[in-house]
Amino acid sequence: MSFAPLAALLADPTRAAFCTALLDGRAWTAGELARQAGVAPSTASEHLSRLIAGGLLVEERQGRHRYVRLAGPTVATLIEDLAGFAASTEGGGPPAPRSLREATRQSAEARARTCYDHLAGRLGVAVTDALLDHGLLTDDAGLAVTERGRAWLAAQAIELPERPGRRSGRPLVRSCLDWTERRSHLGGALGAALCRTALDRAWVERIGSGRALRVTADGDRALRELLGVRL
Amino acid sequence: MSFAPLAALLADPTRAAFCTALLDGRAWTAGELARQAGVAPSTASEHLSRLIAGGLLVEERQGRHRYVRLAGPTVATLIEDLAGFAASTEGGGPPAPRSLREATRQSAEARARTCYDHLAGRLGVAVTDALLDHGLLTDDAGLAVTERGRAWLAAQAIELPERPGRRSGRPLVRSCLDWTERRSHLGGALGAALCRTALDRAWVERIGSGRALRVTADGDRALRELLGVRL
DNA sequence: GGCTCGTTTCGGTCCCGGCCGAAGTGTTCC
DNA sequence: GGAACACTTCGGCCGGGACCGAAACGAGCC
Repeated sequence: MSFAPLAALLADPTRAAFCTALLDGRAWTAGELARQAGVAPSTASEHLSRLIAGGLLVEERQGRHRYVRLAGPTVATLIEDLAGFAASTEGGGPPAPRSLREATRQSAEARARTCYDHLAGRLGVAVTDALLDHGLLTDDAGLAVTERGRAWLAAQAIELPERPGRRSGRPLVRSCLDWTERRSHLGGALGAALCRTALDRAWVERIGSGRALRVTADGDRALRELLGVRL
Repeated sequence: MSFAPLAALLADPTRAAFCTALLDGRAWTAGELARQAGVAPSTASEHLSRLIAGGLLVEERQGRHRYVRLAGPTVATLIEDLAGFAASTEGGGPPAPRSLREATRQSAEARARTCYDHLAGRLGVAVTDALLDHGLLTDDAGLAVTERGRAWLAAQAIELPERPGRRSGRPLVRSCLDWTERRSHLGGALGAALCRTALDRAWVERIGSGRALRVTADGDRALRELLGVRL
């Protein structure tokens, strides 16, 4: 009935840190999250149980590991919206990096990263802009795929979900506010499909264990030839 | 940086009840909210101060009353998304197709809705423009009602508050910026009177419990005949 | 069987914050 | 001026929950 219990799950700094880390769309073990958030494993375990019980996370147990990830795109957008609003009111940009490691990570993430299951950072924004410039997407009356866009996607062998956005939950395209770029980029099922394609075809690859991505030489060429994106 | 403080604002049952009540887009007094939520006035006062400090609510002080309302459509959608997710996981809500519902609701709100206690959306802007076009309102040196306007209002039997604008808090007319239309529309006591009239005479009716309005067939005719408004 | 390691459960501490009532401030009405 | 009213501030009470360390559990490895 009330949304207070749900909000309470997100109201704790440690749990919020978990959710933020999980926004990269991958599964983390309980211990990784505990270390990343700076709490004891026992504390993390309790938090995870609550988040799972609340439907925000799902778990997969493998041997002695407990992998958790966000329960779905709905959760991801909820958290993004929350973070976006918080950033817009508290005015704070990204926190000042406290170490060289941190600064490196931040600049890598600002360049290219995953935002749950789609591309974000300057790469995500550039791709979105290019799609709009080429008339593959339109922003009249809300973001939408044009006919040319559908043809282009078919030509690139990028497959879309069968019946997107009709009664079944997920919108085909969604504008996702990026709180580092302060710009919108492409989310939704199409954003996810593009990201998947980019990873499958090795246009981008993950850097380390975080959400940061590196654009490969192949990817650089592909983006330039297909979309005129120059990074 | 983190969204935890924002979520904490929404994590208290009493504050959640406030936000839910305010989702109708109207302004409530602190006392009304306290009674509605079943807490002492002093408790409500503290909650409101926190919600306002957090940017979720804005206040308008009028005499000994403290009116609060949601800070804007962004807050409204944030709360609606939270409530929607909570309903979907806790099984309380109907398994309604959320995206379609959402799209329908949004387009309905863009068409016509209440903003505090007056009309907003395309309907509100259209009515305000019509009043200006017909010389019933003037925008020279601030919005004001003309003599013709007073006569017209009297002819329509639209009654204004007895002592409008004289030291007692509320101005007769007020320009209210519409976030979605990016246009000003008519607020203040007159805006409220018009909205009240429209509801009383069944020119518009609330859709469900939200802020969206539907223009009835009667309303469509009345608006066209009285103001030349064609939607 | 022992050992390590990731995770969980439990007991205990501590602090945050929601709540109220009483008193204080400012406004309106008579 | 005085009374009623809406709201606010303050002090004090109390419960929930975040946290940790110690110990238990269970999987994998030797």
